[in-house]
Amino acid sequence: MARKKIEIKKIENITARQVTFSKRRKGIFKKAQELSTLCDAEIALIVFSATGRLFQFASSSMESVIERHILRSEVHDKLDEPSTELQLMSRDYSTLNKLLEEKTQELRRLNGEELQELNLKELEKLEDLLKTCLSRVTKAKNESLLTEISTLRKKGGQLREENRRLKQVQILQPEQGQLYDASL
Amino acid sequence: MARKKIEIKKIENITARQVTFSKRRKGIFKKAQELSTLCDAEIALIVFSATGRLFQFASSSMESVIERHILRSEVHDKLDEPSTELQLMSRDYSTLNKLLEEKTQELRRLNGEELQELNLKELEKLEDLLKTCLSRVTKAKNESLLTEISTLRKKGGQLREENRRLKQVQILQPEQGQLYDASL
DNA sequence: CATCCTATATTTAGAAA
DNA sequence: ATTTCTAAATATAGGAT
Repeated sequence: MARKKIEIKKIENITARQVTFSKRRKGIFKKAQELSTLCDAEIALIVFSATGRLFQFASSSMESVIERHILRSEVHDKLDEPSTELQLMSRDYSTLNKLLEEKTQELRRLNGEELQELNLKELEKLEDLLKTCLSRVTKAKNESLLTEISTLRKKGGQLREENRRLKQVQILQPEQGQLYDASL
Repeated sequence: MARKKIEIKKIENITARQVTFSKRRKGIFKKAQELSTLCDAEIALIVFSATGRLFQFASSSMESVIERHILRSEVHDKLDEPSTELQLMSRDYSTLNKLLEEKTQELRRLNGEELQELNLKELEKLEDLLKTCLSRVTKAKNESLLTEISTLRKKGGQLREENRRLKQVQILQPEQGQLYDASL
């Protein structure tokens, strides 16, 4: 859009592509910010560069916008089935998310209030919810622990093999090269 | 950006806001498309109008982009100092909301994944969090219980007074309207 | 990489359809 | 609710730092 009109296709020159990415990225994020402000819209913008760097913008919280997106998709999926609720409830762990989510929203509504101001019944409900969550998580943790142990035992054997050939012990290897290690 | 320069703040005139939303929405989606093509970037753009309408764009699949975003967030979490959790734990009740919210968002991020797929460390964190929350809630509940009992005792005295003048005994009053009686 | 410069290409505010 | 028209505001390509 400037000295010359360009065709909208992948820019082959790597340097030029990088420069254009910087400029246009800045531009689009500004546009996102403006649109959300001017029109009171909720916006999430996620951009990964070709090299894997992440840039993001969210008018409120990214999670909130993505959540609405996901919820909307789910609604689309389930065209008018009355049994939808029940189906959801029958899913084991996904139910945990929902419960905790609901409770979180309730807590949000209480924003600013102290826990002491909840009434007894509310506290009992919260307590029960937490107990249920806890028992599920504990169960999962214990299972994970067992798996971990058995995995470690296997790896331990392999490592002892390797160590004979290596001077430096590297039982704890660095995390494998991250897909996007830029701004971490 | 045209006949007149406008200030970037919420447009109060509803009609004008709607028109601007249409125009700028179109503009930003075009920019997103161009950026992804020109620079080979992965982009997800989600827009909810003030009236709740959803508009979205994703260079590849929306899910894929969101997934990458999610992965990145998790990596961020793991960079937290080990003491952060402990510090958080030492705060008072008002922190409970925040903690639960954060944890819920983590769970949300795991949307679709099974709890079993969390790694051991994550499960332990989650477990600890839940335990702390639970103990706080239980404590608050017990205190509330004691208060309730002592209140009932006082009221009981008054009621016995009243009952002499009333035919119907009303010691057990209906629960007061719950703050959140909905879906629990 | 990000930014500066600046001549053009694009976007868009306001009014109206 | 989106689109047209058009003047004016912005964004940005190419080149340089």
